[in-house]
Amino acid sequence: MIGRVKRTVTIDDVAREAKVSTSTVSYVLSGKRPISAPTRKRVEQAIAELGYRPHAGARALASSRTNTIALMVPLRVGVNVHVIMEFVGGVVARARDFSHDVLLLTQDDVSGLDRVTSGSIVDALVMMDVEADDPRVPVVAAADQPSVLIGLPADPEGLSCVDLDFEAAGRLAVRHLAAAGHQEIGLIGAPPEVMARHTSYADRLLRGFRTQAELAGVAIRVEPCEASPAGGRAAVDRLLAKAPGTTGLLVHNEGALPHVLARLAETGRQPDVVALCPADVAAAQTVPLAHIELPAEAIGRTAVDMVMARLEGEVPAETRLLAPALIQPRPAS
Amino acid sequence: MIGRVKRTVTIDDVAREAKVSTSTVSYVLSGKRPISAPTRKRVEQAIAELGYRPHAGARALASSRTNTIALMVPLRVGVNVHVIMEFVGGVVARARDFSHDVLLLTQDDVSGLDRVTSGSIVDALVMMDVEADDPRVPVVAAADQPSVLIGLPADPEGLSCVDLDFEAAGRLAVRHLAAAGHQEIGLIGAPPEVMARHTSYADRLLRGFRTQAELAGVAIRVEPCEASPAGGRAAVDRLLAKAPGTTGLLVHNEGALPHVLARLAETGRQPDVVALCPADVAAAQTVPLAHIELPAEAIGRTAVDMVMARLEGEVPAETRLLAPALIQPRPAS
DNA sequence: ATGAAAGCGCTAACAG
DNA sequence: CTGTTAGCGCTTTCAT
Repeated sequence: MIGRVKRTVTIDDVAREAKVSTSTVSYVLSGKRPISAPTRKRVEQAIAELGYRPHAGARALASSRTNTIALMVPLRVGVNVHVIMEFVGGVVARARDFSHDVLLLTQDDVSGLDRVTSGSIVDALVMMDVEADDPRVPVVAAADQPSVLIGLPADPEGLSCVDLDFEAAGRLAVRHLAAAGHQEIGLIGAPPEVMARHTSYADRLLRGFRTQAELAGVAIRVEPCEASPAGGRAAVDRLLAKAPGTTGLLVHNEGALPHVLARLAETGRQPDVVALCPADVAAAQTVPLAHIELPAEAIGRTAVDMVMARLEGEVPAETRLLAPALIQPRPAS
Repeated sequence: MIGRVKRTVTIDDVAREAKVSTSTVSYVLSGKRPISAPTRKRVEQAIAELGYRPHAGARALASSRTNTIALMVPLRVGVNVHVIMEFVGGVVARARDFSHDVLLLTQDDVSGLDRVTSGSIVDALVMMDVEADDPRVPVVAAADQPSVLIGLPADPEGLSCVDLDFEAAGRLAVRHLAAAGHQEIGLIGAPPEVMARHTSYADRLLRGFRTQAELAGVAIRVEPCEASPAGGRAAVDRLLAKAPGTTGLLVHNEGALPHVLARLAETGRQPDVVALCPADVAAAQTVPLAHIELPAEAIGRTAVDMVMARLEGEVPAETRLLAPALIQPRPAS
């Protein structure tokens, strides 16, 4: 013990301590070949005793696997802060299940894509908030490692995609409201910029909403909405001014939702409201609220599952659209 | 061109193409020794032509630097979603300025700390939302790489810390309200769980608030507050029930803020309100609002600056508490 | 079931 | 100012 200098423990130290070869240690770690029980036991003991940790870089160099996936997140603060957090949580948790870490990239960091698609930095990539005609898509499609997109670009170019089926959600909302007898319904949706960017989900929701409204023969009115208290109130006022007969409403704007509800209450109108949001956001409102669930965490987990599947075997790219579900509020007690 | 197989281009390929040695290529990349202009030019051209990207793992192995920092984030959805996002944005942006990437760790992932403090995975660690008596602090303090904490543990154990000076913020709020003539003031603060955990910032804010109130001779009432619409309303009601004479209020709860304001308006009382929150959150409210700014992004950037400084030279650990500033709303036009 | 040894791609002495 | 070369710590053939 005297004079022992603290040095990083390597696989060779472990091998020496366990009186086996380095390759044996490597194999008990990876499980890639059978090891006799006693040998395994000795190795494991040595590892524990020495507190051995494989060196990530060395591993990456030798195996060309980094055990890291990149996650590109829209870090600009916007409508969906809450949704984004849930989503990220899902990704990180699931990645850990596959012994992978998560490297955080921001949406606007274009050079991040280059760095990451160069190969040596991560094994795979998950990209949030894809727009209909997203310039990042071709870049990612040309990369070596598997990627999955959250959202649905116009042309996925052979990439995997996951998302809530927003189009079906739009239809579902209209069906629900029409069935309740409403003849004029409204949509209070994403902020104008998001609409203008043709962010995939906003477009798809709108399409479903329109299609079904036509089918059901109900009149609709669509209002973009800033994700602020004032924005929510203003959107309500605009909507009611232009379409005073509105009696049913779909709200897809987490940030504005409480204020939309508050403003509606003030006006004395009590239209039938359906929100499109995570369950806990719906539950947090002051009034019981029908909502179509936005399963952000589940989408995150699924994204990782898909990307891992592609990493393992030669599964083809696929698009998964999760079916929306409308949840009625629990009857007031 | 015929039969050319796509292989990763290495530093040797670049060296060959530029007719120099590998070390020269390495040195033009790192700038760690002088290179003649023509040589540098040839190398840079070769790099561009071949689309060369250094292999991160190889680099890490040879240099024992990963160019990655870990960021431990409270991913549970809570009061501060907005604040967290800003903070993370600051960290990622500043890290890029130092050519570093960010590895995302979640607060509850204890094994993540082990993995990361083992050394080979990241160069440094930034940890958010530190509690007064945080079990992670000793672990991190014992690690090899530099770390900085957001928050202020009871015993920093030689670690660097950054945060808003919440204690000063508490005092500032009281001074401001007392100067405006209020004799009874209230604090609507963090959710009960956060208070109970003794999350560093909540404790410090409270301490400053109490101290200054005593000094100024004003009566105070403190209410924890759930970060939901209902929670905000309930907190207002509780506060006014117990201390009906309250005419000044400090609100430190981003999620509940709009609903606190709404409820106050409903009750017809118009107490003087100061919010503790990021500037844009204050600006997003329906009414002009005095606020003490929570410079989340700046704190994030500072954290990275500090950790990088420690990575470079042998600077000692330090604690930086950013002075709070109270911003008056712009007079209504 | 286990070992020996050849790299993986890069950095940083050491030598001019 | 530039080149040679010995590792960094691990995985993975190829032997046995």
